[in-house]
Amino acid sequence: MSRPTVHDIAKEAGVSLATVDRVLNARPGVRDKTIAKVQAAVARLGYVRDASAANLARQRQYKFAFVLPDGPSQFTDTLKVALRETYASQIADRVSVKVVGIPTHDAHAIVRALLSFDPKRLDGVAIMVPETPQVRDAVHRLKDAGMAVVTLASDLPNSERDYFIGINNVAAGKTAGQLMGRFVGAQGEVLVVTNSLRSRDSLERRLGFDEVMAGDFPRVSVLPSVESYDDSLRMEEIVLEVIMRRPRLAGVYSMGFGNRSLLNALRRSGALDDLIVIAHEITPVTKQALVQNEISAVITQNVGHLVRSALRVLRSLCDDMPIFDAQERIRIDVVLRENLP
Amino acid sequence: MSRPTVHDIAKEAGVSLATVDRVLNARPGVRDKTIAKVQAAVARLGYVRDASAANLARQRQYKFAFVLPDGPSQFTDTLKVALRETYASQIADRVSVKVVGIPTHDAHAIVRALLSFDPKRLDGVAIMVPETPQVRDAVHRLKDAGMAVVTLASDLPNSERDYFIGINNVAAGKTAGQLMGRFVGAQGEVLVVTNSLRSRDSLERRLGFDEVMAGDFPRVSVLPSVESYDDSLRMEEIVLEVIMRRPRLAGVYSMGFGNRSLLNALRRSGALDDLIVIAHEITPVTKQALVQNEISAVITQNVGHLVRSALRVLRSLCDDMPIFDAQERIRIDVVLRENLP
DNA sequence: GCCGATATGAGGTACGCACCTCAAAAATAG
DNA sequence: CTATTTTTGAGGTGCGTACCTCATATCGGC
Repeated sequence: MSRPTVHDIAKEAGVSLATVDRVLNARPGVRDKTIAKVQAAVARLGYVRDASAANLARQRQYKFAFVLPDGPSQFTDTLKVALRETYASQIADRVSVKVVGIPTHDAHAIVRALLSFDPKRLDGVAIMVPETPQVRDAVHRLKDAGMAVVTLASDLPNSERDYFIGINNVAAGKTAGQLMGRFVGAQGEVLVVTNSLRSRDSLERRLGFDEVMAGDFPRVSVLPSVESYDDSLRMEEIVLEVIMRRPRLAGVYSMGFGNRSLLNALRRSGALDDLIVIAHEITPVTKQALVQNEISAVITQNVGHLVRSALRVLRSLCDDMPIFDAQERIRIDVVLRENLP
Repeated sequence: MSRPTVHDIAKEAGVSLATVDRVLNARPGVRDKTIAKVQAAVARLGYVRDASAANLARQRQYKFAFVLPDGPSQFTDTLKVALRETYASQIADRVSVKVVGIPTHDAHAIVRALLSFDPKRLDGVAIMVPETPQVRDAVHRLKDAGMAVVTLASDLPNSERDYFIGINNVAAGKTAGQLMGRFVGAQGEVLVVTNSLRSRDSLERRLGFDEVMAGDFPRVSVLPSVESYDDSLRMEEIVLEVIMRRPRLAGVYSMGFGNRSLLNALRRSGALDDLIVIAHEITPVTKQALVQNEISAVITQNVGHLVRSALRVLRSLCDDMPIFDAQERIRIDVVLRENLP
């Protein structure tokens, strides 16, 4: 016996096709009693809407945009690659995706980009942008215009975004802390570097990291964060200085971007062999450093999942369908040299 | 501009719809020159077949079976749960899945189950079975009957299976080794337990584990494997005995099933607090043990991915479509208390 | 039991593609 | 050149659903 169709439901429920259609698509003008009859028939026959036929008939074209930082970031590069790859398989699924690059540091440009979206020509956006009042306001306006908005990798709490796709950065920091504590061993000092603590991700990671270090490894002391502000020269200088001044330095935790310059500095310092380095995000740079035993562990998130999850959620939002949080929870991956993807 | 359809291709190529159809579906009776014309038009317009419409018209129904061990295994339980969850979304996608339980230790029963499949009523199978000559032979016959066959979690090399869905167990063992070595610290002894070294997974994991331990942590010595043969009493006895006799014991690596009885034994021994325990597969038991700090790390694979990947591959095999290996590569997940999913 | 309002039925078209038939055109062989 | 084979065109039908129109049936209030 093959799958039941709407016709079977109509027959089973003793109503017409039109009524079944009204019930299934939640159109008005059906008595509660009739709705119940149809739903009972659906349950009895185990009817499941044929997604292929529905999509075909519906002629739905989901139009989404991804707003990503423009700069030379390895992470966003891999994200864009994942996006392109996913797109190739999604094109058969009636979704079209546009990627919009934005200059991270120019809040006005970001807002301009967001507000340039025509709600008529776009169903939803996934954005990865720094948290500023202006951006929150722009999100508000997008929502008002009826667009679905999800934040990607970096959240905008207190904004009206519909959903956040990304890892729990506190937990990621804790994971890094646990590994750092165990890898460093008895005692020592740990340096924490990041682009900027003004970014929410870094702040949360630092929070988690500190909590675990203080709780589980009290004999390892964590130095104040060093911020590079995307300035690789500045980063190298500071790192070299710290290494010179801190003979007990046993580990370095890199919470954000700029792993390339960090590694350059460490290599030049000659102290790399004795340091436990833990970084975030698998990129060509961190991958190579893992292989060469320069980095001990990388905490990362699967950008493919990130992209697919964002697309799924955007679609659900457009269709007013429920979102299965469990499926959209992005996992915190721990990558050692041995389990490199 | 929306997506081009077959009509657009026909117009662009200057041929009829029927000819486009013949080319797209590789039907005979078209001159090479005409085929080239159509393909050029496809390339020019960027035509992509609408999978929804195609499946609808084709009236395709994929029928697959999953052959899984019957016994009370936490891992296969989670696998079955994942399968059920995925099933709900797949039924809308014209695939139906049947789960067949088999007694792991009865090779004949396994073969009987495999050979009972009617090639007319089944398009493909995903199997998770121990490696025996009889099973390999059964796979051979299934392939002869035209079925797609993929191995799940546990591979059958040298058989004619089309594809293996699972992790690289040597790499998984290496990952466990790296963590064990670093967590144990300076020196000590490590116990390795498993159900049976006759299972390929365990053998491969042990191989990887030993390689890393010998290479990177020569001062930690790894004891010979203890096999429980699914006998929890036996397992508990042996483990207790080893703990008594080996005061330098610093870690336990559990390569397979039976984590529940292992943990029971360790708890009873009172030595759990001083031991680094690393196990495989996230299950309710290992999860709880992680939370309670009894296990330090779990090496696992995402069963949801396993199932979805198997279904994707089976479909691709049935449709003679290419398989994107990168997408099907199951990652080796490292789970600490801090990054529990 | 009549009214207006609401609910339901009957039937149609369209979506993009697969697959079919039959006739006509073109290429090839003799 | 004709006879034969091969290639192409024209057109149709159906897959399961969405969405539309318009006529008819049923309901609730009086």
